Amino acid sequence: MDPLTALGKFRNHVESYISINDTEWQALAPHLEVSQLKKKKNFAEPGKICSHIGLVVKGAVRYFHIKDGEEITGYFSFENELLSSYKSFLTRTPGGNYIQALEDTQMVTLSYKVMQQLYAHELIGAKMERFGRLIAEHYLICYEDRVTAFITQTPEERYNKLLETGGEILQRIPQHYIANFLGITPVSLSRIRRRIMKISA
Amino acid sequence: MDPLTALGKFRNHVESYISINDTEWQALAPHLEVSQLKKKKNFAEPGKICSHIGLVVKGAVRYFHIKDGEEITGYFSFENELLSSYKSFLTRTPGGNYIQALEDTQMVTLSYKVMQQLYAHELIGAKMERFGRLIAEHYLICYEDRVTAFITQTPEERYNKLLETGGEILQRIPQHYIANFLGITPVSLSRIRRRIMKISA
DNA sequence: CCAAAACGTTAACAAAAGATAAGAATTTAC
DNA sequence: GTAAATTCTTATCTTTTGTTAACGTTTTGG
Repeated sequence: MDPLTALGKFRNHVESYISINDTEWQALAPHLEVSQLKKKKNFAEPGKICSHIGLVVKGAVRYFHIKDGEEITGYFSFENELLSSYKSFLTRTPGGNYIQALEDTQMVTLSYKVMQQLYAHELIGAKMERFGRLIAEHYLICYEDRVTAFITQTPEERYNKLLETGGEILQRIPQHYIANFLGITPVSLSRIRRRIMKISA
Repeated sequence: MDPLTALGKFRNHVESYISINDTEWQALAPHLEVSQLKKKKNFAEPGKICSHIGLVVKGAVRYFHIKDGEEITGYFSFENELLSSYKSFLTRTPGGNYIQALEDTQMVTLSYKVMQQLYAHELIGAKMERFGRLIAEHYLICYEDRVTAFITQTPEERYNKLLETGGEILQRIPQHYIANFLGITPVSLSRIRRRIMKISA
């Protein structure tokens, strides 16, 4: 995708939260970087500070931890979704997980430093603050829902819910990653699938 | 606690995120309400929109869902912590959980409407936006950590972690609520405790 | 002060999940 | 195009958790 189209996607994403005019966009756009991440390459790594936040404009990435030598996948970002090791990015502390491209991925990114400059920017600072707030609130709600699911639902119920609403995850993500995402092992998910098959058959 | 002291606690809380001067405080303070919530009374209920966000200045509250007639406790707020059914408050949609006072509780609260007015306020709007962003980011990180714990740790590991860092929860919360909070049943937590006792003994 | 409710532990059993390994099908990489 | 790696399923066995119920202790509420 050509960089201008990529930037256009970023603008669309911003405008899904706040309205900005062309003048404001002109103030913002020069601070954005369009970059590529080849499949299997890392956007973030444990022990390193995640210096950028970004929007996936093409491709997909996977978030995972390593525990006892095993990868445990916790999340994904697809087209038109944000990517960042949020805690590391916001607190300027080393992160605990990898973010890795599942496919060749194109992103529009912003460094922490630039983000702070934008917050302090005379023309668009206020709008950026609002955008930052709305983004954080959006992901806060996503996480709240996810914690609620862990507290109130069994793994089988979480999988059934994913079958209803999962969309892209079910289409594009290998099953053993989905298992981790649900908080169980791949073997366990395979058994859950068989149980469901038998019931609906 | 007298209302002025309660308001002072709110100001301190705001100032742990942003700095405000007396003029700005004068613009903010009149919009705040100080209120009481008797033990076992609800601050929020499922099916109702959570119209207020607040700071606990004294006491404690418990968040819980009801599933199959059983209460499942998901969270707590203590002194100097926010309380709100965040998703319901932010999206203006009916919530899914109760928020109930564990003890007689005093709060400083703000309605959604007032919150939006403050964001649009000429003098302090920008600071409130920033405050709102930082709050959301703070709780986003809390939830991110909690999801990570569900994905990467066993219930026993989560309990051991809580023993190290839990603080107030361990002192003030009945064990069967803690069990729900960890994502397990009270019976299971009791067994985990016995296992740990045997090892450390 | 007393009865009722709440709380934590334990036991017994059933259900589910984790660990490990094997095997088949598919995909990837050179 | 072929060997290697990945993916999913299945089986076996172990461990953990859920469920239900009982019991003693503590707390709560009139």
